[in-house]
Amino acid sequence: MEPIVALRRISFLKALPDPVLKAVAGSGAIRRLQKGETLFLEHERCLGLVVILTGAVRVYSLDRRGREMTLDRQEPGESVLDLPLFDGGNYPAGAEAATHEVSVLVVPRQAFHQLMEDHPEIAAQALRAMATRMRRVLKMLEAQALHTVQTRLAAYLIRASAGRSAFQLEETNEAIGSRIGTVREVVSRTLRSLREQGAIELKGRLVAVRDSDQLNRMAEI
Amino acid sequence: MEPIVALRRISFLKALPDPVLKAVAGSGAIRRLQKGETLFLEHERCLGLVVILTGAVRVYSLDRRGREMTLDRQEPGESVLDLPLFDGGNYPAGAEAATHEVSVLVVPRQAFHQLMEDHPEIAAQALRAMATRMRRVLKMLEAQALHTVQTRLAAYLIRASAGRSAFQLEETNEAIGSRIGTVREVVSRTLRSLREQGAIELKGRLVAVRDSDQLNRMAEI
DNA sequence: GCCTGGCGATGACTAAAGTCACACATGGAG
DNA sequence: CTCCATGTGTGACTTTAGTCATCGCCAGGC
Repeated sequence: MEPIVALRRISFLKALPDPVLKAVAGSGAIRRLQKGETLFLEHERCLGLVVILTGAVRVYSLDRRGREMTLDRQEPGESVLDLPLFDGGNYPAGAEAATHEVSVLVVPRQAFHQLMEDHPEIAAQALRAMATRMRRVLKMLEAQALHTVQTRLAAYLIRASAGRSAFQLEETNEAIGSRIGTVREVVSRTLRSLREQGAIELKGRLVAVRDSDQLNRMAEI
Repeated sequence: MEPIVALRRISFLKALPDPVLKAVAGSGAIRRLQKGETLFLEHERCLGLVVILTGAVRVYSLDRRGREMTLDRQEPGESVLDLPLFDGGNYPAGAEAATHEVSVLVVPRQAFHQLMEDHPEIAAQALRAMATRMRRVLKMLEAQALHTVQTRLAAYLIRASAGRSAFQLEETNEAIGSRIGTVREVVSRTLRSLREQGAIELKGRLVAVRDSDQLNRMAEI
């Protein structure tokens, strides 16, 4: 994706006129990463505005003992963990390339802050985006604190299905576990249990929703 | 606390001139609640800007089976779950009076949005506040997903101690459990276990930090 | 064609947390 | 003073989740 196209998809920048976006793109540098390569670590100083051009980036929280949880995943046209841009702190989590051939546009902090000063309407848009993201994180917290693995996995499957009645699991069990706060073995077992209860059918990585009411009930939606 | 004083303590309003704040206070209504009374429920339409004048309010997430988790607690001079003001959605969680004699100032949505239009600098300040709150919620999520009850309780005690070497537990075990995502029995047992491991001393509700290094290590800070 | 590494499945076991039941303390309200 | 509501402590047990160890499959690289 071209830098200018990516910038036009950022919710809090899309309203800006093209020449301005062009200037922003020009003030940024492009960085390429291989799969698994670190974009930044927790506690590091904010790089600036990071926008995905190609590939995907995974934001994760790392535990002392090595377990980790995936907090978010960004695709082309999305910005990566931009919260430190707005409160001046360091990164609250790490990020790494989730696919091969990741490229990101990095607009330095200075340039971004200048942009915000010149265009105060950015703040209102960014606020809206941040509020929406906060809703997602609150839901994750609620699920983690109050729901079982089965419930969280059912909710994951519903999201992954995107309304289709059958679909491929795009992530490995390891990755799914990291998203819903458990480990690969438990994902494997819980998928089987969902099948045994008649909520889904499984053929390798292909999931067919057999009883979507039941799945919804399990997900506590 | 007087409405005007409370408003002056809201991070994204404090920069506004006094006459403006006075007008805002005038456009709001005061609502009083008894302990346990509901201020609003999840999914309800946003009341407007809610600012605590006296007492405290607890924001909580409720599970189908009745278990709940405390997400946040606001004291006088703080606003309550103001995120729907910024993205136009409904409440993502409920809130209730956490003490006797709670009074809040409710500034209608309309009036608040007018205020934001008239004073665009509010958005940037609110954005900063929201980013900071997001950090807290991310930490809670990380703790819930990756840390044990012992670790979360140790972290709770460190926060509650506020640097003092001995302090009273202000909340019941039930309330502590709700904050760290567990139940009262487990809080009770885990407190005992912390004592047995020599990290703290316990005399009723009085906690003395005996080995703060150990407590810090337990809290994974 | 055959290694090899990554991934999935699964049994066996352990650990952590939640539930249930009940006893005990304490501090108002009447 | 007594009663009752509220809160704490704890044993016994169940459930849920995590860990460890294997095994088998399959696709890509040599």
